[in-house]
Amino acid sequence: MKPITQNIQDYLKEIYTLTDGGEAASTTALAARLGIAPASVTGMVQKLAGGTHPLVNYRKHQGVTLTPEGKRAALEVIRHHRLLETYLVTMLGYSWDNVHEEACRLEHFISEEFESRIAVALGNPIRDPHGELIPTPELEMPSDESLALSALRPPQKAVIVRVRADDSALLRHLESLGLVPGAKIQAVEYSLFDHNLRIQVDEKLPIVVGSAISDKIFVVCNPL
Amino acid sequence: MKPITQNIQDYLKEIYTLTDGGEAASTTALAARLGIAPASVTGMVQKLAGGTHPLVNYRKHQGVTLTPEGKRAALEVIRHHRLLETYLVTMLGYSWDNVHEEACRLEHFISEEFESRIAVALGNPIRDPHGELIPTPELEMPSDESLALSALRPPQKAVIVRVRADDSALLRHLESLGLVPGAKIQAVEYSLFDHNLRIQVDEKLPIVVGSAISDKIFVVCNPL
DNA sequence: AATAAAAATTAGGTGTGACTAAATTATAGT
DNA sequence: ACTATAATTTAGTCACACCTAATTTTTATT
Ligand SMILES: [Mn+2]
Ligand SMILES: [Mn+2]
Ligand SMILES: [Mn+2]
Ligand SMILES: [Mn+2]
Repeated sequence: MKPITQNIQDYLKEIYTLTDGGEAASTTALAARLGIAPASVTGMVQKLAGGTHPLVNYRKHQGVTLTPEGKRAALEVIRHHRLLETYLVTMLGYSWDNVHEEACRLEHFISEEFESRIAVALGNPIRDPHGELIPTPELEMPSDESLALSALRPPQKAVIVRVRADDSALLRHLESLGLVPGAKIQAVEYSLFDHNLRIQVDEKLPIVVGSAISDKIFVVCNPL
Repeated sequence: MKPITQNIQDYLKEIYTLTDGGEAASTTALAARLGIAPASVTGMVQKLAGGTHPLVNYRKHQGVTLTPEGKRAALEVIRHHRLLETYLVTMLGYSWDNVHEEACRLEHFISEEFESRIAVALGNPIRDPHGELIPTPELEMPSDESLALSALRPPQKAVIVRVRADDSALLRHLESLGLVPGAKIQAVEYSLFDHNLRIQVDEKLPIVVGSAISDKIFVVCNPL
């Protein structure tokens, strides 16, 4: 029962997101996400894969995946992160482009009591300010049937539920375009060549977005 | 400009409280407060006293005091701690005997923005839930003219402004006796021999407190 | 002033988590 | 199949902040 340090939590969190698509996470990808040298990742990953209750599965040159134990630990931190972001925006007036850093620090240090109290204060929310799903107290990740805005075709209509971005500048840009969770979208025109999509946001004048943006926005077509 | 780590912050905070009475803090006293070995303290203190901008003044066998730089850093952490305790109690429903640990962890990781936002949300409070003074945003410690309850003599009257205790069990005990900030006290009887003081709290039936308790409670005699 | 006790420091060592440089293994193009 | 490139691992270091054991310095007692 060795302790799960802040560092290890950050590793697990990144492994979780990198393996979300089903594939093992490569050393290099992890190193890039964590901002450290690949060699350092190899060393840490070997440690995490050892012992009696390994947090990750790892075979040389084959990449890393989470064990059930590791996944639980990752979801715990992700729940902290997303609840914190929600709390900072809703209760303390942070802007949505400014919460990530604060949440990423505090997520490692709040107690279960703190987690539970802010969850109650917020009414046990399911999504954070960016629409990311918040794992339940039992650490289940809710399922999400949204699709990328880039898959929308005229004349489909949809509602934004999620924006996948941590970057401040991008978030501010999206907000200025009205591309925030809850916004109503209608696809107006699609260009096969550059994958640009012309959309109408909340019945305003149409705007054109490239795939760098439309890949990061997720919508549901027939919301209840 | 080497970074002030969490560990260093805890050292500075303890040195601040130990040197509050004017005397230098001894290695042993610091070690006891921090729960580490005296030899470790010596090592750290030597480091803190070195470099171009030392955080402490230190001469072998003479104890430690804070430099102006070190004092600033200590007050910054103390402000964080006390604002956090106040926020946890006022906004999140923590009980006053349960906030210390959470605040002592988070104090090292909140940003200046977080500090400022909770201060505003609380209306820039001057005292934390135990009545401890909160350093100003400019890191000045307000002055406190309170005196120990143990110095009160019949038939003096006073109001509790501060309770000096981090220990949960003691705090719960004090609360059960009504000995909380704001309570009105009248000294009824004093025993020279065992220093017991019989007091009336908020016009209830008198109780007797020993000096272990009355030394930790601070009052003002003529509140405005 | 001598000496016993207490306080503080030095010496040597540990685990964590990073680094760089060098070596190895895998992948892709010809 | 061969080879160049890219990905990954190994080897060797380092800073941090702690530890125990041994030594030195201070202080208190007689
Ligand atoms: Mn985030
Ligand atoms: Mn983090
Ligand atoms: Mn406290
Ligand atoms: Mn602390």
